[in-house]
Amino acid sequence: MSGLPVVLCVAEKPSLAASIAGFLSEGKHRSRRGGQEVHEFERDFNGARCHFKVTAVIGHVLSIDFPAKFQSWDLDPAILFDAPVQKKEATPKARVVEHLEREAKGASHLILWLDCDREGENICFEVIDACAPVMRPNRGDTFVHRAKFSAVSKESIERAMRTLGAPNRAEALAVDARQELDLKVGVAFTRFQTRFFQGRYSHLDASVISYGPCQTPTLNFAVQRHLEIVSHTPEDFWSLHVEVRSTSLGKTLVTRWERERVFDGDVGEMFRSMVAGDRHALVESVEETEEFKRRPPGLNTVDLLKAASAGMGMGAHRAMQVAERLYIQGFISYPRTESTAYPPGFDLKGTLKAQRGHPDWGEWVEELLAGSMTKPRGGKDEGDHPPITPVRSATESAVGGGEAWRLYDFVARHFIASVSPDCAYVSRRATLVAGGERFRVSGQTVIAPGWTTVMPHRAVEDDPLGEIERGESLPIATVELRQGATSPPPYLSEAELIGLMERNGIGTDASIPTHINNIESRKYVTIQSQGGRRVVPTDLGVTLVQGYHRIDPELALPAVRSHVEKQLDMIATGKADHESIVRHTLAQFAAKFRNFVDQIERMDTLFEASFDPTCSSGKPFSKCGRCLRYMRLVSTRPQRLYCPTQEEVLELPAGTVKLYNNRECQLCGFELLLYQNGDRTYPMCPWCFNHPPFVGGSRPTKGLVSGAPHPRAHPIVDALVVCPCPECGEDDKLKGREGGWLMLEPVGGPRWKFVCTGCALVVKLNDSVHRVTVDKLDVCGACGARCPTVIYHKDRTPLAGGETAHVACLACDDLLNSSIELARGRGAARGGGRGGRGGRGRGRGRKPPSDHDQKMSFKDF
DNA sequence: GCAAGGTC
Repeated sequence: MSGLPVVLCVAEKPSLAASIAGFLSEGKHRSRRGGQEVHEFERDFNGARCHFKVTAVIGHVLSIDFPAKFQSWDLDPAILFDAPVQKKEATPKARVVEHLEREAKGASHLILWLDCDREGENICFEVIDACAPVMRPNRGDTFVHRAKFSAVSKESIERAMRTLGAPNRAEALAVDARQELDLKVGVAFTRFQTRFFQGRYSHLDASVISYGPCQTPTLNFAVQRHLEIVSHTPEDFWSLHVEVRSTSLGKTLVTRWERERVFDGDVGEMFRSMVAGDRHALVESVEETEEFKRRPPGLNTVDLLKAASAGMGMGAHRAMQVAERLYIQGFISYPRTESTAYPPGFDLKGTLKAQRGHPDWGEWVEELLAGSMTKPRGGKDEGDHPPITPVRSATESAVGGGEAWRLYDFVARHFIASVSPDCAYVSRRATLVAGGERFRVSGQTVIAPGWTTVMPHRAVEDDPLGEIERGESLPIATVELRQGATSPPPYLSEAELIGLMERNGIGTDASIPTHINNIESRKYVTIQSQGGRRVVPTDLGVTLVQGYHRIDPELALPAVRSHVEKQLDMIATGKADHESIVRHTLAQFAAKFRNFVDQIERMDTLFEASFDPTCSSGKPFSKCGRCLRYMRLVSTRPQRLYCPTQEEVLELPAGTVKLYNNRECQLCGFELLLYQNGDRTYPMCPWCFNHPPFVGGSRPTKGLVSGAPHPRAHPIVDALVVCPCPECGEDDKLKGREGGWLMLEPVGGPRWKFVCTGCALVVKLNDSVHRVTVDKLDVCGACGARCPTVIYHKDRTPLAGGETAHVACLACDDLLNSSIELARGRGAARGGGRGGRGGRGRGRGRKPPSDHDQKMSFKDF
């Protein structure tokens, strides 16, 4: 090390760190990788020579969540509003905190180069929290500095260095507040809705029925359009179609009726006969004006996404992925920006020069460079990133063709268009009179196509009206009264939806695609790839939104977001303190939540109208312990039992569930089932599985249950248990948990086996065994385990004298051990399991049984 | 299994 004081600079993303280092060092930095890339150089700071290190985080360092004890879906979601929240590393894999600590160690100064928006301000404090404790600033020094930059340019970065300030705590706190509100509101409503509706309706195949302050209003837009469409009643209308002949032009002109249309057929007919009574139309006036079609301003994210969706058939989410890749590969500039105005000092000419010689638009670029290049028009500079531009010239094959090319092609053409002259044309319009009615004809002549040269799909059509004089009389060729009917608007296009979200402040440029993707993947809408990506809500989507409108419309309206934003603005501007705003707003949402829970039936009745209640589907299966009637097995996932009389839904673990010979649970009287997991079968009580009678008992879990559905304490398990599992029994006991037990598999022969309640261990008995039973009273004198009674086949018995009955300990008896094989069963250690007990056989210094069946005895353990 | 916001 140089021994100079160290100045650590931290940017929001690696690419920005590289740019900043380049500007501050005039390109003379060295780069090394250590977690994230670090760029180093020497430079004066505060009047002293310093060693600069410039590195980056990857967006937020931390994210917010509930502590572990609030993660259970069995809790009443209402308590979440008062629950504590904690910050933890957002992407633990990236080890950003560790990286920051290492680079900050001993540093004298920290300069924060996070993006200059609220989120960036919040990340500042995340970075400070990681760095400050390990830094070694000079006594009395202000050592944390905030760099404020409005563009990634040398000027702006140098200016930021000269005007360093302090990070804005108020803005950061506003973000903390948003995070807490979004988390609590979103998770509380989502858990409640999901638990309430899940299992109630058979064709409702949704694993999660989510609510969110952005996703739900997004869905609302799509549903409102749907309602407009379905409530539309067509109305008949009539319109006059008149064509006149222009002798001077030698062609027929199609006119437009000034009234456009009337909604009464008799009136339409009256107009028709009036016009038809005239043989000529008189040219009342002719107007000619020069018009301009303005060049587009710079391209921001939202406009790029709209164009991709509407013009390229590429979804917003997909477009963002493709743009991201083009950016990483250096073809286009940073694709996440709100700005449509180029910042002062932006190198427009250099950017344009890079496109010189391009086979598709190089010629036009030359023309611009030769003098016709025009200053970009208007737009807004949000101070985040410049508009999206091409960075270097590339051909279709260079960017990899397909979607990447279509996007690059658009970005390049859009940029070139933004510095091209406007398109100029002459518009000529004439008004004709016939039968007292006015009709119009128009045409236009392009003078200079300007920017539309590179964006031909937006060109003005060259369609001259030709010579037509005021006072001229044109013969009428045809007069027709056409009948039509009003039609509903089409479904919302994704591009329109993006526009609505932007205008209503739902999401950000970076998150809008995620929200749209969200409502699609949750099956609230489908997006039709044919016909311009129309967003069509599903029954589920419509039902949810209608439900919110019945109970509390605000839940689905964009106002939810803007109300919260207003509260946050108060924090950000220091007009109110974080604490009280959060408390106040949470109280409002908690009240909304209680009201929602109270009135959920109003949404439920809507669900009933669209979905089959579970009670009307499924086949009669096993007996309910309370009404003694048959419950129905609903096999659409998630698999469950439904008792029509008790209106109770009992969840079942994923896997095969069978009947267990009419046996009943001693605890609750429900008919017992067999639960098959891979090649192991366990007894199961559907009631006890959902309402565990013991502390630490099983809970319904999604997916596979990795061991037995019940602990040993349940009588149906206890009756079959013989000894602790040699694989997981003892170990877990040492950890203070109930270990696994070997139990006789309840399905019987001819392939008798013992299975572990906790892991995948299977103890198979060979084919000399005819029958096995377990009796609580037969206890091994040596180890205290229960001794199963094994009955051998007469002709295959290993017992002396042809004896067939053998009561012996599975753990201690050598003879019995000669008739077994240990194996690890299939289908274990998947799906999370319960308490992490399943299939933990590895890495403990003993040789575990292999996946293949293998002769091995208990002595091997 | 849950939100929304950064960014890869």
